[in-house]
This record gives sequence, structure tokens and C-alpha cells, in this order.
Amino acid sequence: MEKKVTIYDLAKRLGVSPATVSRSLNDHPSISLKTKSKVMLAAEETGYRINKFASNLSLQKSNTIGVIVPKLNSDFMSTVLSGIEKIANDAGYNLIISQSLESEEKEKFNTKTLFESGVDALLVSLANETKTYDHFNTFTNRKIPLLFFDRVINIPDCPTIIIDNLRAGYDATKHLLDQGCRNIMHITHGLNRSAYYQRYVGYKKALDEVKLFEIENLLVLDQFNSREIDSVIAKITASPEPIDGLFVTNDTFAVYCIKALLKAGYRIPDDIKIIGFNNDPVSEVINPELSTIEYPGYRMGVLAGQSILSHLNGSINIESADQILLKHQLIIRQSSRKTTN
Amino acid sequence: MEKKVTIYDLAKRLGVSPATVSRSLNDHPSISLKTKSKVMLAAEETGYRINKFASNLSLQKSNTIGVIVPKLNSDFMSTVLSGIEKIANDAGYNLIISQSLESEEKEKFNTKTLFESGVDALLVSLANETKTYDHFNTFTNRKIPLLFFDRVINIPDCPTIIIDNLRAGYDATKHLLDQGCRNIMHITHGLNRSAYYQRYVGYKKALDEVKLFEIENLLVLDQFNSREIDSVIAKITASPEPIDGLFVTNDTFAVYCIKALLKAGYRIPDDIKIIGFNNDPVSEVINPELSTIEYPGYRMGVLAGQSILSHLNGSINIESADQILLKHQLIIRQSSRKTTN
DNA sequence: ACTAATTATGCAATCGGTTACATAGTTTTT
DNA sequence: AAAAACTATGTAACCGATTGCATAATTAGT
Repeated sequence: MEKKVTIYDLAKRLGVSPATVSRSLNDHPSISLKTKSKVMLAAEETGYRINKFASNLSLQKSNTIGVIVPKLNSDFMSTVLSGIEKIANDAGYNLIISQSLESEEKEKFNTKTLFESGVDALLVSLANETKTYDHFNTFTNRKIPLLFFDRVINIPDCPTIIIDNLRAGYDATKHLLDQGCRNIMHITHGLNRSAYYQRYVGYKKALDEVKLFEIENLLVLDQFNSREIDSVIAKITASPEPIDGLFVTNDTFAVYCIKALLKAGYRIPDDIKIIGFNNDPVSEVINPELSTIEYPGYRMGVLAGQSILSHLNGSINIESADQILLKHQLIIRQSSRKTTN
Repeated sequence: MEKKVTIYDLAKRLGVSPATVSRSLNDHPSISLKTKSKVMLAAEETGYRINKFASNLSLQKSNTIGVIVPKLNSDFMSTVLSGIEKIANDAGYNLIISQSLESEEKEKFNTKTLFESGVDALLVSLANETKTYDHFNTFTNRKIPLLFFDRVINIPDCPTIIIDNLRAGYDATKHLLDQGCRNIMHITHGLNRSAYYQRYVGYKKALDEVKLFEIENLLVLDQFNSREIDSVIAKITASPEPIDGLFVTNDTFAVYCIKALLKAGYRIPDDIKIIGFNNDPVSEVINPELSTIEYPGYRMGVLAGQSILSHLNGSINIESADQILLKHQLIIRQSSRKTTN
């Protein structure tokens, strides 16, 4: 069992004061080179490690960034996190990651513990359930940088990073219309989150443009899990006007749909054309390959990290809340291709 | 800008000592109910929040668990993390997550920063590159609980959580043999990590049993990324004896293989039967559906979390290093089905 | 050689909670 | 009613690093 060694131990060993040791270790200019190297050597020899608790307490900062996401295990989210981690780590920050599991309750709890843990900044992608935002006041009141990404809410002075969801929803729907679809069903998550709501608005806008707003056909799902597939198929088969297009705001679920529809005897894209969202790896695996909207997850993570770091470094005026809008991209594959007949 | 309120502020406000405040907030038995509720009320009113830095410094613990994984954005790893997070969070622990990106250098660095951050325990899945393990000494020397999962190394007193990789490799290979394959290629990651090495041993063992050890056919890849696919196809087409089976230790890559082979004109499973590893969601999306080995990621995460928590609570004798072996399961799908001809 | 400027180091307070030990106030015991 | 046993609270040291200010040691200036 190694004993813990502190700057006091080093000080005693070298016959200097703890202050000198501290300054040496932090490369303070007013310490002579000779002393510095003496200290460094002793630190090396004794296996000295700084005690961050003490340091943090003294400096009032933790070099830690908190992250709250709805769910760790989705391709999109883990990709975003990977980007955040890369940037944070390279800058010497640690990342405390927690998941809300789409629960407002848990999001509040996590916000509280992360605050108490003294994170220097907080990055959040909101739970679908969340309807109140007071729990973030602890951060805004103390002017601790707070940033929202993907699932955002507008709070004064809090930057947001999103894609143009309205436009993306419009593009996806417009594409299906261009391919000849006339009765497009929109399958999406709770519209409580603006990301999803905006896609819906885009969907409607595209329909409106071709005077198809009457046959808007919306299906909102609680989760995007495979158990919900039956209700989808039921709704499609029960439709008085046959559904000929599907805009699903999640690739994984779109893939479930394709599989279920094929099984039910529908031809894709001949009978029903489908477009998903996110450009998850699965979209290229399914047959027919899934058209989708490319959502730049890694870049989003990197930008979120960089944005929050520049706030922490003060290189950006904290007052100037910025909104970063990433470009999405329509990716056309087989699942929505117009069939020549 | 809210001012920070400390136990000293509360003490002054209530005319008691900071010690009383501290004890009240921690529900210490020797404080009268009247005083306790007075303190709690005041804490509520003033918006008091404990300062974890101070608390941690005093208590010498952080309620934080460190995690190092090779890569955040894989379905398997994010699922494991999700399980760990669930357990840790429910027990009031925060999770600091970092990724080594398969680099020994970065793994060392992360180990150091996590140590300095004062994590109460460390969970590690090793980078593929890692060949030395001294960087974990800081933890073992101080008897800070250290656990390895999935990609493990045996260090005295450090529990490990794995599946029986040898058996899994054997099962996968045996299955292909049972389906009639006689020239099975094994595509895997660097054999430096025992997880992969054991699968390879299992593969060989199955071949040995049917006296096929002569035509062992091994392909080791650095990464499992799509750029390596060409070399795979090249090796398969160049084989003097036609390859009729493929055991790939990663579903995602197995899926790439299927797509490339189909494109190259091979019929699956007729010409080549394929089995993957992990039971990633993609395995059910590809056509033909991919046979695979079910790897219980979420359970692994949950068990890793529980194991480390019990060590922290001292409810398990720290000296008794345990090894948890999870059951895998052979999942047979279309990609390896014997064709009746 | 003597003062001024510069460089290197130490002193001591501070960050905010925790807790062993001491003490004052109450209740129980005999 | 005095001693014993609790109960409730306060005192003060401690956790380990940081840093403004003071001071000692060295060098430069005239």
C-alpha cells in the first residue's frame, strides 16, 4: 500500500516551503530553475500525484464537463459523445456522462448532481419528456456555461447546436413527393421536442406546397422500439387511401418498417417509398438501401466541445449566445427510388 | 448572479455552528429534530448546495467511477456503458468516461488523469494496442478497485468480466463445420487482446477436432473498417482451395463482407457461409440475416457496475478477486444455413 | 560601498466540509 | 440531591493545494 505524498511531504523532504513546491509544480515564473528541477525530481521519485480535490477547492474549477443525453446506446448519440470526448480530452477536460433515459425526473436529478459535482460546463440533449426547464437555473444563475445540442431549448445566453430540422423535414418530404408519392405518412417521436416538431412542420410545409395538406398522415410513437411496429403496419393497411410514402424520423425504426412491410407483402419502393433520418450504418445494410437525411453526429460533438471550451476560455463573449446550424444532406438510395413502369 | 452559500453562511444565519449545520445536512443522529429541520429549511430557502470539492477533500472520496473504453461509438460498447451508467447512477455515483481510441498512449494518459481526478474505482476495457500494464499500478498500489471487462488482463485482485471467448470461437466454428464447411477463414482483430486470441484458439480447436488444422486460414485486421474489405475479398478469391466458411469476430464487419461478397457474385450461404460476433442490430437487418454469437452487453455493464459497487461498499472481500463469466449464445440465422441441394 | 531594483522564497489565510473531542444542559438512577 | 448517563451543540484541527503579501538574498546602479 503506497502512502499518499503531498506537497507538504515534498516540502519537508527538500527543506523548502509548500508554497515553493506548489509553484514549482505549476511552473511559476518566480521560482529558480534549480529549485524547480529539484522539486520535479523529488516528485518523480516519491510518485507524487496532485490531489485534485484540494486543487479544485482552491481554484474553484474542476476541469470537468458534464453531459446529459437521453440515451447512450444509440449510434447517433454515441457518435456525438465520441466527438465531444475527443475535444474535451485533448483540452485536458474530463467528461462526466449521464443519461436521462427520456425521463424528466432523471434529467433533473442528473442536472443537480452534475451541478454539485462542480462541472465547469454542461452539455445537454433534452429528454423527450421534459417540459419544464427550471432545473437549469442553477447553471444559468451562476453563469456556468450551458449548451444544448440536438434536442434543444432556447434559454438566454445558452448556445445551441442543431441542424435545420424544418428544412430537413421539408427536404425529405419533398423528395418523396418528387418521386411521385401522394399519401405520405410521417412517423415520428413525441412532438414535444422541437427537433421532431420542426421536422413535422417541414413535412407539412412540403405537403402544403402541392396542396396535399388535407391528407396529412401523422403517427407519433413513444419510443422507436420494435414492439411498436405492429401499430404502424396496422395503420398503413387500414388507410382508406393507400399509403405510398413513409417519412420516418429514425433510421433504425425505418429499417424495422421496411422489414415488416416486405413481410406483409408490400414492395419497396414500388408500393411504398421510404425515407429515414440520421444516416445510421443500418441504412446501408438494409435491402433496399434506405434513403435518409445525413445528420453529422461527430461534427456536432466536436463543435459542441469546441464551443463550450471557447466559452470556458473566455475567448468568446459569454453574453453573445450563438446558435450553430449544421448542414444536413439528403441521401437518396433505393428505398425511395421512382420506379419506371 | 447568485451568490454561493456555504454552511458558514447558514450557521451565521441560524446562530449555530458550522458543525451543527454539517451534521444536520448529513442527518447525523446527535442533532435534535428541531435543529435539523431549521437547518434544512434555511438550506432550502437560500438555495444552498454542497460543495463537493470540499466534501471530497475532507472525505477522501469522490463518488465517481472512471471508465476507459477503446471506443465510445460502437453498438456493443455504448450498450455496456448504458448498463454501467444505470447502476452507477442509481447508486449515486457519477461516471467519468474516456476513450483510448485503441491507443496505448492515450490509455495511459486517461488512466493518469482519472487517478488524479480521484475516482473511487476504475473500469477498463483495454485498447488493442496495449502491451504493458504498469500504468494501472497507481490504482493497485493504493488498493483502489480496478475492474476489467470484455478486453481484460489478469492482474491480482482485479475482477474481470468476460464471456467464454474460447468456447464462443469454438461454437461458431463448430457450427460452420456442422453446416458442411471445410475451408473456414477466420477474420479477426489483433490477437494481442485475449478476447480475440481466445476466439482464435477456439476456432483452431474446432478445426483440430475434425483434423482440419492444416487448412487454418487466418486474417488479422488492424481495424474493422470498411476500407479493409478489399483485402478480404482479395484473399478469398485468391485462395487455392475455395473458402466456404467465414468466421468474423465482429458483426459490423461481417455485414461489410456479406455485401462485398454478394457484389462479387458469391451466393450466401450457398457458396460461403458466414457467422459474425456480438449480435449487433445490423445482424438482423442484412439479407441474408447474419448468424452470430450473442454477446450480452447490457448485462455485462450492469454486472461490472454491481461488482465494482460491492467492492466499494466492502460487502465483498476485496482480496478475493473474482472472475465473472457470462454466457454467450449461438444464434443461427440464414447466413450460415445448410443449403439442401 | 551603499542604495535601488530584481529575484527567489516563505508566511499565513483561504477554499468549504467533516469530525474527534470537549462541554453545557437534561434526564435518569440510586 | 448528588452522581451517572445522555443529548445537543460548539471548538478547532484537518483534508491538500493556491496565492497575495512580506521578506530575504542577490544583482545592478551610481
